Amino acid sequence: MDTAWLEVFRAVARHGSFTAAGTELGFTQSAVSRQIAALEAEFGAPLFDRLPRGVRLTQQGRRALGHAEAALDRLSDARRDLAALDRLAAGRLRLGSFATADAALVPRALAAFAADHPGVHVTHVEGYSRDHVAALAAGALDLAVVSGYPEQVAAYEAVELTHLLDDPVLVALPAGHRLAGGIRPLRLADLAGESWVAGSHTPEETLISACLRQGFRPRIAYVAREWTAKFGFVAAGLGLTLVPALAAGALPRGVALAALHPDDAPTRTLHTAIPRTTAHPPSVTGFLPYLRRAAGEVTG
Amino acid sequence: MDTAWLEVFRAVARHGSFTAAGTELGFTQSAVSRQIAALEAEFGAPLFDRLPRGVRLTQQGRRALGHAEAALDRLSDARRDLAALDRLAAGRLRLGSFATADAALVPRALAAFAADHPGVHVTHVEGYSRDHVAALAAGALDLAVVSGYPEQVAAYEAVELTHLLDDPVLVALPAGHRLAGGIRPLRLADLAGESWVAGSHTPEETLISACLRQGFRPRIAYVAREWTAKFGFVAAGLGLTLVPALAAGALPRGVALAALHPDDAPTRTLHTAIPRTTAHPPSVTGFLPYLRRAAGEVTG
DNA sequence: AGTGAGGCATGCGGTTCACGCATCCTATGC
DNA sequence: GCATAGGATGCGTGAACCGCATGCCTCACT
Repeated sequence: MDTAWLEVFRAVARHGSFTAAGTELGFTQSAVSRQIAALEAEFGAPLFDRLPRGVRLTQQGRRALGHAEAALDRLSDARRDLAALDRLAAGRLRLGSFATADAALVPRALAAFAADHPGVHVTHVEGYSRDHVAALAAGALDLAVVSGYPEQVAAYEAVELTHLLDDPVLVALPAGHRLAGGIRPLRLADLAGESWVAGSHTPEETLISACLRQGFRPRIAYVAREWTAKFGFVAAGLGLTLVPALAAGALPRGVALAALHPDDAPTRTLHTAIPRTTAHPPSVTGFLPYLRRAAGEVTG
Repeated sequence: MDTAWLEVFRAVARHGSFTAAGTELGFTQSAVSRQIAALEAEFGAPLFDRLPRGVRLTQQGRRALGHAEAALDRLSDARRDLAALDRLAAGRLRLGSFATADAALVPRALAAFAADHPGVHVTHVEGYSRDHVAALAAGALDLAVVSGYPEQVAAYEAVELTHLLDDPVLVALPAGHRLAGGIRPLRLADLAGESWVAGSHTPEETLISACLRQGFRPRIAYVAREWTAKFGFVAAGLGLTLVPALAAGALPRGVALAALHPDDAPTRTLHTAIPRTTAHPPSVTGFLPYLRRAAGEVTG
């Protein structure tokens, strides 16, 4: 059964005439006659009484018409719903990102997106980039913001990556420190004698491992997990720490930042990641510009 | 858009595979692939992600599926509804008949029909046969029980008539009357000197006009409209009256009936009448046997 | 790492089907 | 009585759909 038949049915019922319905829909009277005949065969009942002038719904036709119109309405509802997805007036966005991206970048993008497209239902999961890549491949996420050093990023083959921004490593040091306020990037080697604040006593697991690559073992005087805590130690003049630029958004008084020479610490890169093979919902393509804009604001 | 596409859509969503859906519905995988592609073009959105093994609904596909299933449900509802009409589990019957038929024939048929088919909504209009014939032609009635003498019946060209029964005219006379209880049919001429009970003082308008055709002007002593009233006068021995057999169902004590010679009063015939050109709802064809059965009971 | 299998996409040929055109039939109304 | 309106239908054509065969990709197993 062709849905065009149902539209013809509706038009004939409205006009009470095959000819008029055909004119409205761009069919000949002949085509309308045959489509109605086909529909009557399909339903196994006459839908119209053929009168000398025009036609009139039979009892069966009146019953069938209600259902036919409801079915057509449902199909146009479907079209409207899909159009709403395209307009971002509805839909779903399952977003994943890692902790540092959630310091400013992702919330900022989400806030702007949600303000512009309140109909889209956004869910967000914070986690490790590697897990998110797997979730994308499994269809559990629509989009993720991932990060990594070049060799890690290269391993994310299951997803399609688009570069978002670079996230250089900065040195956080007490505002009164002798190296604070300098213009030239610092070399790690110049900081060999300093005390350090790190996330772990073993530098291998942290950003501070960059010091090892520069040939000295940093003296880790204080261990703290959260950035606010680390900044507290630094502000008190107790040590230095390394911090990704993205995490350095809300810097407390008493802490200064200094750039690091590019050779001393590899710059981590951020990317948007989407499943490689599957179609992307409109919410994904719609959200990407917001992410890019937020990236510009955060780095600018 | 073919509704078969929607069924394929539903089957694919259920199986997660074009091949499996095709097997279920008797299509090849190739046909399924193309039907889904056609549906995706129709909706302007991808409905399935193509995975290495099988397919999975996209966000748009999940939305569209609900509507597609609802539309299909509505169409099968239509089929079920029309089948219910055929089974007389639902529907409408607009019946017309004349007063004498409502004395026993029509109520009896209606009662039996309503008991067997409580789902059919029956409406009934009492009125003149000529008006009912017009109502049938105008589509305001589905079925009528009409009556008339041969020349009247011949004028009912707008409808299709089926003979139901004959309704001969009887003479109602007091139980103690000299002619009561006879075996041979009476001749009207034998009653020339009697007093009569009629519906009007002018015999031309009533059954009594048969007397005029037999060459005498009856003496109308009492006028009464209702049959019960007429029977009252007859039972009291005040006169005779002519009565159609159908109206003589509940005869009070004191009144006797006598057959009339066929030549003296033309026998009125009863017919079912349906519109000539239009299709008849199942309720009409379903009701006819009940009418015929009631006719057999009333006359037998 | 190679190979086989599962699964969707697609070119090709044949058949069906739905359309428009023209015509016929019926009933109406002047 | 004839013109008109409106639905039904035979005929020819073109589009669309189907099945078959094949191609391509991914995964699993050896």
